[in-house]
Amino acid sequence: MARTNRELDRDQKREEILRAARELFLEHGYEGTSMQRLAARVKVAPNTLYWYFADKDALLIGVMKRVVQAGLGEYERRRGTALDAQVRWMLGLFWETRTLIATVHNRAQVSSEVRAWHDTAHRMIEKAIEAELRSRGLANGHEVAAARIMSFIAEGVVAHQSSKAEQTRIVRLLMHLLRLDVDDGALR
Amino acid sequence: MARTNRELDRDQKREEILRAARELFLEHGYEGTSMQRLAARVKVAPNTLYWYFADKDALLIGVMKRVVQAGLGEYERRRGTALDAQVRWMLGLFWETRTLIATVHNRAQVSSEVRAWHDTAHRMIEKAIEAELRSRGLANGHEVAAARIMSFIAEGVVAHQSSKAEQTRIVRLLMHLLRLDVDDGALR
DNA sequence: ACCTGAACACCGTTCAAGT
DNA sequence: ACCTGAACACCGTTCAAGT
Repeated sequence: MARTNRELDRDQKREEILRAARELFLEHGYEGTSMQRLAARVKVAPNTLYWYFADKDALLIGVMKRVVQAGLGEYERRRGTALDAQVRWMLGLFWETRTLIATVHNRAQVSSEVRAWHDTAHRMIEKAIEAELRSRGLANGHEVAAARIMSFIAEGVVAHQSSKAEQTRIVRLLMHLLRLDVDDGALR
Repeated sequence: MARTNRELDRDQKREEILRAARELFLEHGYEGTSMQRLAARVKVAPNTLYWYFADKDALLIGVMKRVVQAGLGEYERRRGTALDAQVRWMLGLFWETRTLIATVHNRAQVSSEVRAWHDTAHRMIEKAIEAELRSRGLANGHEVAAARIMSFIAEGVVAHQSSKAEQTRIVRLLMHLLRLDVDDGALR
């Protein structure tokens, strides 16, 4: 549908704010980034941010949407890569945004908007994992639970700052359990 | 060693504060409990709390220490219970304190004291799971990774508010994977 | 050693006023 | 519709002063 210049301007400004928020959230954390500071970065008065976003949580959701979208896009482009590379890439992605993941879990306790977004995002990510498992020949009727388990493990691994070595051990055991036989060398 | 009355008094007061903090944290959350409010509950001035605890994070650690201690104590008393009952009990315990678990993960990003306590507690809990796995005949050399995986899944299950039905599905699949054969009825 | 009243330096958010 | 300066109602924490 046709959008007016007004709407385009507004979208551009929103994007500019989200870009700055993403940077600051990743560098100083959500709680370490005051609306004051964000406003200064975008060169507006603090209260102007509220013209574009309902509250700070809406800003968090906006940032996370972009992060997850970018991740799923990159995943599409990597279709068909070797399993071990794929797992390592996913863990790396979670790792980069681990502080934001912890923040989302924390805010989801308080904000129903954050919780709603979190649940939807989880569903999308798990669907992708399920499809991946099926295409790899693990269609044994447990894909849904398996995908959820894998997402929990991925979150656990990054939340607990497991070392590379430990990540390898955990992933290898999981692969073994899922009978996705992978040669030890590939994951080391 | 002998403790003076002074020290006993001090310990009692500390316990009283921790008891109140535990109640308030569980009811209104960590961020939803101001030092002001806690002080009012204990009937002291807000700044008095700082005579007993370095900061709010120290209060969180104090509360969590009691929670984990109580949990491990209860676990000792339940030694030898059926596996499915044990798993369900553990998930229930995590469930009751899920908001505090999310808070610890969030604060661990910022406070090195919280992070240090968190790591120690995880180690203790995982040691218990490892011992349990061994006593159940899963000493295949992967107990350490398996215990860590189980703790991640437990955290994931409660953090994501999985339904009872889903918990059952996940636990059953995990048990199956670990070849800890358990009859389907027991977990339903 | 223990406790307090008052203040400090923030915080997210709102409001009345401008264009 | 968009933006602002100023204020509001908090927050965790500190400080000087009391006993």
